[in-house]
Parts: sequence; structure tokens; C-alpha cells
Amino acid sequence: MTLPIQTANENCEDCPIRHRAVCARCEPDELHELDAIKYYRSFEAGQTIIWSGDMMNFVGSVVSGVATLTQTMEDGRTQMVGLLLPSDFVGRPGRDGAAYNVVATTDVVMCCFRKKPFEELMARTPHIAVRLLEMTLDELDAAREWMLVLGRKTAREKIASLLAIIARRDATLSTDGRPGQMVFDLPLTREAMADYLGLTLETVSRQMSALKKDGVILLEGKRHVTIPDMRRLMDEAGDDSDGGFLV
Amino acid sequence: MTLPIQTANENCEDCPIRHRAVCARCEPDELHELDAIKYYRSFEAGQTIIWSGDMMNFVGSVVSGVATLTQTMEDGRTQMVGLLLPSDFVGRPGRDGAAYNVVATTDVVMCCFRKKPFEELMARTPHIAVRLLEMTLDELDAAREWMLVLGRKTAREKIASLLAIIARRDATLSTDGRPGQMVFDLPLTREAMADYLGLTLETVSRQMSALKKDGVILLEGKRHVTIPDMRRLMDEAGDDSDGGFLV
DNA sequence: GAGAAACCTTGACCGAGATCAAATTGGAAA
DNA sequence: TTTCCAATTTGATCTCGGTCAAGGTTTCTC
Repeated sequence: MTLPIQTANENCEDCPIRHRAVCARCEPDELHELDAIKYYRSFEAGQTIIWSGDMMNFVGSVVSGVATLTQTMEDGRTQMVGLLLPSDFVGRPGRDGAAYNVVATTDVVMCCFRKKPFEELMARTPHIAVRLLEMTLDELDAAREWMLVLGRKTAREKIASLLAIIARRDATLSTDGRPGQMVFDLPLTREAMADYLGLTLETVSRQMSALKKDGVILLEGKRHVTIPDMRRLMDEAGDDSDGGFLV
Repeated sequence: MTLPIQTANENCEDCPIRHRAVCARCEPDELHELDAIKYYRSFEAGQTIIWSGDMMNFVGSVVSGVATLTQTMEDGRTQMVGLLLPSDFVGRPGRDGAAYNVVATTDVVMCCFRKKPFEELMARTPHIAVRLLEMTLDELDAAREWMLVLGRKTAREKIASLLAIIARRDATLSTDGRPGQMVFDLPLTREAMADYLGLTLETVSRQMSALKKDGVILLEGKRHVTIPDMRRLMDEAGDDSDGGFLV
């Protein structure tokens, strides 16, 4: 499992672009040039950041908060195709139209660059493009991993897969520090989970209840989740390995 | 619809890398350097080119033939996650292990570069990385488009979506040149179609028969397909637009 | 051209997940 | 606290696509 979910930056000062998305190996003058075309934008929870089809005159990355990428059919069926977390990159150098809706699920701050100057800088600076290429290849792997989930897994396996991914991203070890035990708050509603998994929210709810009844997860309230045995959860997810979890 | 299916090169001499994948804007000396680390490999239909988990000491692109990217669960469920056609790029600069099986569905010729020198060249040559980034972003868009198909479309819509994609890639206009009419040979077995669509081969067969009965497609034999009305097929695919077909 | 082996189609039946329809919970506002 | 409303759970029923099974085609081999 390698959805585009990543741990927060470790050494970020003010803008994740600087060291994760683009400039891990930038020279000072390149950083200065990036600074010159950089600006920040804030969004409230629920607000749409980008509409599918919009002109996009910027690229950027998430500084804080969570946003989702979704595609929608005209009859309303929607499929989430990605999750944007701090340090994740948005936008396409070399293309103007946005391909999906980007919606803030929490309050979000983005660090943006005007597209034209960014592209020009990229054309002169190999490691910026190389870094973006690496990130994009990671996202592609994640999207393809998710195609297996969507195409071939059962509802129970889908839920377990999603919980495993979220746990990997931002679970804390429980207070008693039992190895393999993880605790976290779900950052998604049941409906958002359903949109991610290609299910209905009723099925999500039923499978969450089933996993709880079977002791695979513990629930306090609707959102607070404890995984007593991560290995067990991975088994339920049907992953043929540890899913990269222990790598 | 923008699966990683692309039309064949228009100006290719011997190696698609030269102008599509990497070197559309290469200087002569860069081309020469690429030549120095380039070699060709041939594969027979049915042969596995890369096993998931294998060490990959090369990157490259398809010169001729068709290959598939598949992921498999230990119980045998498999999901195709990409189709490789002439000019498509394979491999990850910056990563050693392959993430999926790559299988030749026809005889395939690949143009390969040893990974280390390729990475070094890329680190010095911005437009190589920029070009690969553009291609990878296209593939990412395609994968995400496919997530909608896998997660939210009905069996009939899935089949129609796949036919539309294949038609867009390599259909010829019919002899009478009727606008909107397209003719092509399916490059996939029913089982491969099922693996692409997250269905069983029986369901694929039934839906093909249904589309035929309803006049959406005409079949001669099992593989030769005529689309009398492309617009009608797009409607059956449930796409909210022309799916990029007329762009 | 006979036989074999893929490949494909069709039918009967079943079940996982969708749909429709109430409850129930829980957090925020008053 | 009480009310309210969105989020969630649970139940009853239905349906699409899966599963199992039997033939039918096409292609390859000898």
C-alpha cells in the first residue's frame, strides 16, 4: 500500500517546497528565485480549491491540512483518486486545465508558484524536475496499487486496506507501547471513505462494525480507532506482503 | 479517458527514446551519449519481461509490440494496471525494485538504457527529466481516470470505456469513411479485458454480446470490432464529456 | 483433415453489496 | 440542558455480477 500519503516534513521551516517537493538539493540562488515567485493561499474546510476543468496558473504544495482529489460523473457518482497531505504537490507543469476537483477536507494552507516562472526555472534546473519526477512516480505507484484495491478486493478487504494506509501515515503508538498496536483518528467521513473505496457509505459502516465485532479494530466514538494487531489488519487487507509497512 | 495508450511514433527511426520519451529536444552530443548506453532486447508473446520485485538495472521504452503491467494477490486475483505500447517508458530512475509484472502480450522489442548512466545523464540534462515528468504525469492522469472506471462504473460502462480507449488509440476509419465510424482489432483476450476492468471473463463476454445485440458495436469473429457511432459508445461509457476524444 | 487445446459463449443459480427506509448517536447551537 | 441536525448504524429487500457448468469456435499441430 503506498497511496500518496506521506509523513509530515521533518525539517520544514515555512514551505515544504523548499526541501521535499522541489528543492532538496537547490543552490541558494535557486532558492532565492523560488522565493520570488512564491505565495501562500488559505482555504477553509469544505472549500473547493480547484474545479475540474479550471485554468490553473499555478503549481504548489500543501503546507498544512488535508485535501482530496475527486472525479465525478454527471449523474453524481464520484470517485476519490488521491489524498493530498502536507508536502504533496499539486498541478501540472506543462498543462493548463485541471483534471479533477481538489477539495479541502480540513483547513488548508498551500504554497503556490506562478506556473510560467516555475516552468522556466525547472527547464534550467535538473534536480527540480528529477525531484518532481520521483514524487510523481511514487504517486503513480500508489494509484496503481489502488487500482488493485478498487478492481479486485472485497468490501472488507477495502476497508482494511484503507485503515492500514491511514495507520501507516499518522498513527501513534498506544500509550502502553505494545508493538504492533496503533491508534489514530480517521480524517475521513464514512462517505469520503466510500468515495475512496468505490463503495456505498452503508457498506462502509457495516464493514467497520464487522471489523469491530471481530476484534480487528477497536472504536471509541465514530472516528477514534485502535488497531490492536497490525499484522492481523494486514491479513484482512489481503495484502501479499507487509504492504511496505515494515520496510 | 486517457489510459496510457498512445499512438505510435510518427518520426521514429529506430528508437522511440530519441524523440518521444526522452530526447525530443536533445542536443546531438546528448543523443550520442544516449546511444552509447543503449541496447535492444526482444521478447516473445506471453513471456514475462519483468517480475514484480526483481532488481531492475535498466530503464527503457517499448519499440514495438504490446505489454501489460499487472498486480497479483497471493490467491491469484490479478488486476492490470497499465498497458505498454510503442514509445511508452518502463522503469524508475531512482528505484531498484520493480513494482509489478510486465508481460509481453505480443512479440515485443524494447530499447533499454543501463540505469546508472541514464540517471547520471538525466541529472545533467533538464529536458530529459522534464520530458519524463510530462509522460509520467500523463500516466498518472490515466491511472486516476481508470480508478473512476474501476470504482464506479457498471460492467457495461466498463466495457464501453475500454472499447472507446482502444478505438481512440488505433482504430482506422472505415472504408466508406463515415464520420464517427471506427474499425479495429481487439489486442486483448476476454480474460485480459476482464483483468483490466475488474470483472470476470464471463461478464465481459456477456456484455460484449449485449452491446452487439443493441447495435452499439458490430463483431466479426471475436476480435474484429466496428463502432458504427462513436458518440453512442461514449454515451454507453457514461463519460461526462467526449472523454478527450475530440480534443 | 482429425484431434487437441485455447478461447469464447451461454445458461442456471447464488450471494456480496446496493438500495430504500428507519432508527440512533453525538456534537454544536441556543 | 434541551434542541437540532448531520453523521452513522441497522434492517429488509433487491439486483448486478460472480460462480459453476456445459457447449461451441477457432486455431494450431500432426
